[in-house]
Amino acid sequence: MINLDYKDKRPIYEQIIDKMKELMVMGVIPENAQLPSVRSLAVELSINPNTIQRAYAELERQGYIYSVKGKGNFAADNERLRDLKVDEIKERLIEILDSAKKIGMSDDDIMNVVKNRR
Amino acid sequence: MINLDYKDKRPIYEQIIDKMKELMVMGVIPENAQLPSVRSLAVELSINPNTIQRAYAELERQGYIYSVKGKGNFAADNERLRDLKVDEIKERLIEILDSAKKIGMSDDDIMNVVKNRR
DNA sequence: CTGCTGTATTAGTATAGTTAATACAGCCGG
DNA sequence: CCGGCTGTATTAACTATACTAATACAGCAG
Repeated sequence: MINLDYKDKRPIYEQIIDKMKELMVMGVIPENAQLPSVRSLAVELSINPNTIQRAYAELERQGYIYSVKGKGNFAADNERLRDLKVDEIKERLIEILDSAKKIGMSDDDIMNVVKNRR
Repeated sequence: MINLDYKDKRPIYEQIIDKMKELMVMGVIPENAQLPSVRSLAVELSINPNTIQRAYAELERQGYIYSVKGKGNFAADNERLRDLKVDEIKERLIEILDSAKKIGMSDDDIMNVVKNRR
């Protein structure tokens, strides 16, 4: 379900966070479905349970999942998931637009990248 | 010339790299002008000269500056600087467009963010 | 020659990521 | 009710990276 990339310099827990977000937003993990337990995922990935817990705690903080003690961690509603992810992307996009504006890249320059890519 | 942000979790040398790029691309440091020396900038920022050197080494590796032993570090040509920076921004932009595509954000969604922001 | 420049090396410190071990509490099926 | 699953918390230790520190060497210019 998840593949870690040890060449990546980003922390493992961040990789897990991003991958889980993707799996949920893509619908691979349906809304309100149970995520792998902290311990089982730790075994599967051959890493420490604490690292998984850290990732899950952050996912809950951001609203992507909800935790029920004694039962497990569950994906939020579809609508919620999508809204959160769209907002994230918009934020990143705006950051870049600011950088572009700063060095005087024209709207056309930006639009062309968008159009040619899609 | 440069302000460090110790609240920022990014390494100091990265902040210096970005700030220097900006100063050069914006023309605050004109093409072929000499950058502050490793030692003087270290004193000015109250950090270790090694950290400056690391930033400068990376800037040279990326083509933003060129170093002359015994003389100093100098900004690359304007055209070069701009091309490098534009490529950087395009790359980041493409990454985001991929993320957006992955979750099925429409072209219009993207375009609207671009238009409303500028 | 003196004083600036860049460059390199080696060692030490501090912090963040990660592991490890353990404990406690809630849910559920037999 | 009990055993085994779940999440959550705590404390200690290890490791890698960022950063500091001290020092040395080499080139350029007045």
